[in-house]
Amino acid sequence: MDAGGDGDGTHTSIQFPVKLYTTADHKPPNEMNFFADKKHEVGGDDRSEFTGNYSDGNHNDVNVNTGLHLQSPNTIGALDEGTSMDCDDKRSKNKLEVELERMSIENQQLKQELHLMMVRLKKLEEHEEDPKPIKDERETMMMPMPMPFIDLGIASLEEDEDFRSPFEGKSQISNLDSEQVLACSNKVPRLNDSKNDGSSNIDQATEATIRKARVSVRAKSEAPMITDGCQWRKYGQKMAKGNPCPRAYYRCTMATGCPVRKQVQRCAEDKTILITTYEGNHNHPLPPAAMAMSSTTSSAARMLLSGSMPSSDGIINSNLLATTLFPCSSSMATISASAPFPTVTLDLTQSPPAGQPQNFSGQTTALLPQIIGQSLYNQSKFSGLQLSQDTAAGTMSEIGQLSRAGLANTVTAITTNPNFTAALAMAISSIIGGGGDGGSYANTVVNNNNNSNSNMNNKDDEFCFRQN
DNA sequence: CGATTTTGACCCGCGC
DNA sequence: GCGCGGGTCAAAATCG
Repeated sequence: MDAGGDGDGTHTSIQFPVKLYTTADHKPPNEMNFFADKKHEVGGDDRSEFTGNYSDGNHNDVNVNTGLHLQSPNTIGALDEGTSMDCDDKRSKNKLEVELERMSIENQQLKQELHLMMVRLKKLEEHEEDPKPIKDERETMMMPMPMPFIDLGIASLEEDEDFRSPFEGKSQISNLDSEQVLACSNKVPRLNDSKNDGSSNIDQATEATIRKARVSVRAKSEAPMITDGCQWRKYGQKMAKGNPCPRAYYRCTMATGCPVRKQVQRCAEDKTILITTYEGNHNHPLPPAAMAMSSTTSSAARMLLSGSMPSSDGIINSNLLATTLFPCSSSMATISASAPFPTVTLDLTQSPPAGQPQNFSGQTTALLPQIIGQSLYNQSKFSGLQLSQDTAAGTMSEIGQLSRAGLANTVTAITTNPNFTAALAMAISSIIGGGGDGGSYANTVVNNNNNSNSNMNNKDDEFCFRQN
């Protein structure tokens, strides 16, 4: 399993030699500042004639230092005229010209990239002018325990307006106002959003891919199927090539027409490892016990496609989940965009790193679905914030151009963002700590899990939630 | 008797 | 066009 994103030669991030922070900002360079005081007024809207020089009175903070001795074509010409035409130096002169031409092209590319970044900066500053959404986002981010099922339920209900869940009317959705629902919904902007008319095709494709994106969970278990809180009906079984163990196909039966499917198969190399692959979004509210796993699949898939677009080699960032979910581990999650559909693999079979408390690892194993679900939920909301800011002005093409760099930015932003760190810490402490509201949440999950899922009695299942 | 599982047949996409 | 493999369907069998 390849989880070493940086060491495998497939790292696709771009390091811009453009300095966006100066020492005058007094901010660490790795901290993404979404909410800075608005003190730098970006000039007119028309930046198409941007020349790369923002070092005027209004942009002292944007110290554009490419680290290169950039040469414009005019400069090249002046250099050319001032150069001696000595025939003995012709070869070296040609070499110099090629180098200058290369630097000139590089200069143009850097200008374009800088222009895009300035556009994004301007949008972020414009976003500050309407502080309410940001406030809501912050409040939502710090809500004790937002229920991640909202994404799954609402998203699918919007997609299928004819569907009326049997849970409707009793749903917890009704307890939230629409603003909270929108804030909690870690979705990419809707297709029919008037602000996104220019990017509907890309959005549509993304949505379709998200529906097809898969999350695979590897876990050691003697049980035939992991307990995830949903009700499943087996509809097929096939012998897969290269594996003596049959692959079983299940579909969700908690609501008629629920498109969620899962495949269960034992690993050919180690038959104690159970590989469960989830696909699709539920079109109905889920019991708390099922939310974690379902939000894991949905959020992971969404994050996979919103925060990190596939690279050309099919491997995106195998460390993204691992480093954000489990900073102490580097081999628990793999993201692959190889055909046919992008897949997030959560490997829960790894032993805890040396030095990690054993009791913590045991609890982590038992509570992983909750931790993963909550963490990915918060995380995807954060990356969703970035995405929504960009897509609000119909700049999906810009995202595409910046996707490679955006991946690195997203990773940095997620891992360094204090909100995410706090949310992750809160999610873990609320589940494991057992104190205060978080403890009651954990107990609720345990109780619901015990009461639901009558046909899955996997006592030795590692996914069974255990009371402390 | 309804719900669920089993299992062979069928469909479809993909590579050659 | 053909074969292969993955995924799904649906009738029969089984279960509670």
